[in-house]
Amino acid sequence: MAATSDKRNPTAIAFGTVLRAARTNAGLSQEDLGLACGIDRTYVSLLERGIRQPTLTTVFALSEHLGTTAESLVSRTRKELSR
Amino acid sequence: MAATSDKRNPTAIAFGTVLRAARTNAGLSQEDLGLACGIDRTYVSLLERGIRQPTLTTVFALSEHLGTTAESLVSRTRKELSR
DNA sequence: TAGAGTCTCAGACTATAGTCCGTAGATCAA
DNA sequence: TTGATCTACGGACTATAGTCTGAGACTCTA
Repeated sequence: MAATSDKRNPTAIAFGTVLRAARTNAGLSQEDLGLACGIDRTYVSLLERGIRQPTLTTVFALSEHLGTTAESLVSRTRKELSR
Repeated sequence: MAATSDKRNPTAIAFGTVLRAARTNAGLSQEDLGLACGIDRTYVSLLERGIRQPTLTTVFALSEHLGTTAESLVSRTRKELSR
């Protein structure tokens, strides 16, 4: 076994994948991004690992500092979700 | 005074406006929408009044039953936010 | 090696997302 | 009127969004 008791939300996992890709693409560390957005460095890590899911305001804040839009992140998340 | 101590989040207020418009446009009651999405009827009311803001999964659930996409709701929210 | 930079992870915490139950006001039709 | 439908709103609750501190593992470079 090993993957049998994953309580993570599929949407959170998909968003995490998208977030990590966008962040590394922007050449930022988790701490850089957190500082820029005013969110905690450890929370960025939780989001990327799909352990937490963001609220709308967090999505807006992140997108702004990743050189993209909230709707783009959401759209990519939806595509990631349907893989 | 009157509007001096509004603790509501601007993003939540904008999303609420967009949600209400989308819901009435779809011809659904708050209870209809809540039942369809598996979220509480009173919570739909809180969202529309901008007292609460949704998480990503809630945005996805709502959009699915409003005949639109999550990114469309988010995009409309961003436009509403910049009015 | 040692040190800097990055990330993971754990615990303990506060604020709020989301549920559930019930009440009251407004509107509209029978 | 009555009653059906819709919405606002209250309190009390559980789960989780988001913070803070600090430690440990990894990689790279001097």
